[in-house]
Amino acid sequence: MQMSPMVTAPRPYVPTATMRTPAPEAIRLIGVTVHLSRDQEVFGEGEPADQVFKVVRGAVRCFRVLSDGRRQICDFYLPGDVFGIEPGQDRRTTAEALTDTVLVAARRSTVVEDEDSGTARRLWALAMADLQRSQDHALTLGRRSANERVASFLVDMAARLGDVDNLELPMTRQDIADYLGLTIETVSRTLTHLQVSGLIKLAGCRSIHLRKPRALAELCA
Amino acid sequence: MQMSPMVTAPRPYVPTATMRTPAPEAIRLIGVTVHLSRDQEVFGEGEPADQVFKVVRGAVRCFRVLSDGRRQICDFYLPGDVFGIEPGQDRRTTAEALTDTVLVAARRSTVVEDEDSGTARRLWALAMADLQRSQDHALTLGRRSANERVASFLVDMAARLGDVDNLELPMTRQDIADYLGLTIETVSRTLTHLQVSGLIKLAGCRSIHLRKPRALAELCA
DNA sequence: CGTCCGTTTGATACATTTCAATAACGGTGG
DNA sequence: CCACCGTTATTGAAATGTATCAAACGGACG
Repeated sequence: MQMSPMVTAPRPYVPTATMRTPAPEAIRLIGVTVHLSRDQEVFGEGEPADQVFKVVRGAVRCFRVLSDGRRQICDFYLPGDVFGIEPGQDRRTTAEALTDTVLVAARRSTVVEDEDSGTARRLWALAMADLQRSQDHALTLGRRSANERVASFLVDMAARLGDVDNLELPMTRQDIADYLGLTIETVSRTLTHLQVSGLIKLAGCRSIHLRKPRALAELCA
Repeated sequence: MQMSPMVTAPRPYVPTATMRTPAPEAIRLIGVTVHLSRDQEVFGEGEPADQVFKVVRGAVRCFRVLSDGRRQICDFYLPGDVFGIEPGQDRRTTAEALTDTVLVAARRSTVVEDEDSGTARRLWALAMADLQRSQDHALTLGRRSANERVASFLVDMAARLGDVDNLELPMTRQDIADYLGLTIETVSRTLTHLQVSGLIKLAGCRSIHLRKPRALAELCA
């Protein structure tokens, strides 16, 4: 549960165009470019949700914490992903940079009210993608074993990072644990177990090679 | 994991107006009224998602299942709730009636494309409510103990059923277990434990009286 | 070269599951 | 109305997976 330093204040709406096009779903965001270093907060729970963000480089975690500090990471956001769309007026999660990260920040209203351009429709798609991922996540947290959780995490990350077999994870073991509802020790043990089984190869703790992606996917049940 | 019988086929778009107004968020749905009996399927995973539903009476569970039959209930829907809004074209969950249930079924397009009436905005609100609940659910599944899960379930249900202290649950212990990521035995044990602690009073397994709602809420952490 | 932070590994504790048996409930038919 | 049956819920004892506590390891960096 790391506490978050200050943000490199994203002043709203200095028109600095930026765009990326990794997927057909890709959304073009017009806004300020923001640079964050490791563990810096993008926004905090309870703050007004007036902006949405797109990851250009690096990665972000969104999470909630219980009163006693237990943390649940809702999702990670990788380059190309848009995050920060909220159900209501206020932030329900805290967002922090996993590593040195570059974002584009756009006014929420800019995106939402622009109905004719089809941006609102894309925003809907993005929000629905969050919902879909959250429901998948609930299935994992509620019904999968530690082995299955770690395996599905690896498979999911591989797909999101561009269907590669060589993962360069932007997050620590603690982040993975807090995403999967496990402890750091269990994550570590499970990874070494997967390595011993020949399914993966660990090369430095941020770098994981998927030897048998097929078998790994089957492990997810 | 009960298998689902046939639906009382909801023929689309026989204009039978129905409405209820439990919350300010309430949405008016124009469509057919559908009657379902216990365990009947409303829709199944993989089917095209061309309708949305509103619960008039009874209750509904939406769930996903792993290949080996493990089931995770994503959410319960109670009178006044709208469900069946999907991220994509197809159903990602299966929906079944918990008890004898009455629904209103409306064409999805009816609701989505009616932009000017503000219905699209309400649909957004509903979808976002699902997202919010799903994220809360993930926090519960990932980071709360069995005690905390059951307590928060009771508190949540009390709030949704109209902030009452006397719950008439429409679901079985198995449903609760599959919602909370526990076994039926653990749910049962936890409830009797809560009863022994004086926090609740069980009166027939569907009926639960909350003796100390405050203490119960604090138990959720 | 030593320190620091994150990770791995080990031994033990514990919460929850699993397996098994009993009890309570709800519906049905006599 | 009561007895019976199948289903659902409760309770118990043992097994197990994951957490907890504790120590050693490793790489990054000054």
